[in-house]
Amino acid sequence: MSTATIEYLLRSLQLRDKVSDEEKVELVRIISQTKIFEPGASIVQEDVTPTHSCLLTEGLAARCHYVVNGNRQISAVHIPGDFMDLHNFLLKRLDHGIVALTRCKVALVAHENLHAVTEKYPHLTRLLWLSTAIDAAIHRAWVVTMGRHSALSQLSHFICEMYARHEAIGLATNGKFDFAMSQAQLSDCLGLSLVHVNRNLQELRKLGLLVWRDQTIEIKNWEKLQELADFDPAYLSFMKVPR
Amino acid sequence: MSTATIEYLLRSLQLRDKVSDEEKVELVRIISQTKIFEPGASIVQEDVTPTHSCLLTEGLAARCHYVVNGNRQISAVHIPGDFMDLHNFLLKRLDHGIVALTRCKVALVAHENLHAVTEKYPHLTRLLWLSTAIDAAIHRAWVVTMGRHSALSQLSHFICEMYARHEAIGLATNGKFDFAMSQAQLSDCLGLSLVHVNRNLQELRKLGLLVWRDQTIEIKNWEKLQELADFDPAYLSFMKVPR
DNA sequence: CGAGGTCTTGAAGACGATCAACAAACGTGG
DNA sequence: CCACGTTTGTTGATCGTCTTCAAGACCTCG
Repeated sequence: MSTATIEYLLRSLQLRDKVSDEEKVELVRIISQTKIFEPGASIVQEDVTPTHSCLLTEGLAARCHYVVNGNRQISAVHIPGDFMDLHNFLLKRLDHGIVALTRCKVALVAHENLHAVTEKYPHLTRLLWLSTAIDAAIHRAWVVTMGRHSALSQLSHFICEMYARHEAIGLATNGKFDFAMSQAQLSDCLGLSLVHVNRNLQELRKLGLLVWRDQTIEIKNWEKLQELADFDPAYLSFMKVPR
Repeated sequence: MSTATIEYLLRSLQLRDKVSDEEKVELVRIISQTKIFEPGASIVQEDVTPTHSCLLTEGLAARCHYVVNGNRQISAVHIPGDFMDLHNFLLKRLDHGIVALTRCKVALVAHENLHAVTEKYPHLTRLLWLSTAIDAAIHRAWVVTMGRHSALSQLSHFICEMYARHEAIGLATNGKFDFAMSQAQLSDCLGLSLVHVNRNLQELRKLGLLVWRDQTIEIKNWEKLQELADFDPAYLSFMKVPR
């Protein structure tokens, strides 16, 4: 496996702490294979006991939960560099599936290799643990916006989060980034109806805060969007500190 | 520090994996002191860089997020045995505060001690990592109920979760457990208005599913409550597996 | 060209929020 | 011991946000 596979993961980790050469080698070494998934394909199935965890290297993926009435709720969106189901290494059983929202390239890491990392590389272990802790912080931010923000504010917060995360790993600059998510998928992230999401998006456009077309988002007024969203990127832990 | 301090933590960990005697000794050893907090007191302040993490040994606590309009959202509820802000050992900076909902007894663990654990005890490290992964799974369950469940179903799910977690550590039996949370605090957990929570609680009572008075919940019809909530305890990882 | 996905718009209705008031329980201090 | 303020639980009425249902426009792709 080449170092290109872990490029975005490295960027993500190096935002938060130093990664030694030895650790980089180890990260490459533990990858057993890479796979491509077409849009809509299931990357990780629900209710199975997985033997591998998945690192997303290209594309957009989501954690999907299906509820009784046929609706679904997305609990997390993953972008390149995200170790999407690292937590399954510990949980052993999945409470949700992971679905490719766009064409995805995924690197597989066997749980036995992760086990070996935790035995031999304490610092690297803490970095991986950190990445699951950041996932949890993102979950909490979603709970807060779902519980106490208006639909417009929640939508704005989601877009701010997506921009901040893309920018952090170099996939967004000058307020602009590729984001190939449909409004239906977006409504499943927000827990809102498709119609309501559509109208709130129009509201954001009417306010002149952003342009979203051709699967590209261009934020026109970051300050106002951030204010509307009550967005503070602190929870994403973008600071280089020994961990 | 005595072993009684980590009694509930041990029960919680031992539900999921074996804990060796050496690990038990280490868990006791890393506690530097215990503290009492009165109801409403701030156990961990927002926006500070903490040097310790907190293990809850008695009482009920919550992670609180305050939003612009003065409302607050609770993103997690902690019961005895929960290592409440273990994630702060890695995140270094807090995106939320922890508040005592009732009188709480808390054990403090210095981050340097946690660091030492990760250097010397890989298996214990995985167990601690697991407990933060379960926290994240609970967050996801909240996102799902907030997004795609009715208020009645969401409320039912919350009660199911609280019962399951209390029962797991021996603080609930026969459908009955102490739960000293006010309806106002409950509404902050669910992201609903106090009035609406009150009416949905009455609905649950009218359906004969539970009795909640004198800070005690007695579930009268677990099957129906669970069905109404679409509750599946799998996400709480109650299974003893080597991790 | 037709099929299917995506985005958009309109209208109706439901669910939950807000405002307001009151009752009950509790602890405190006079 | 009662008076008092405070917290908690309850009820009614009104309002607004968001959902649902339905239909049409636009696009891409076979």
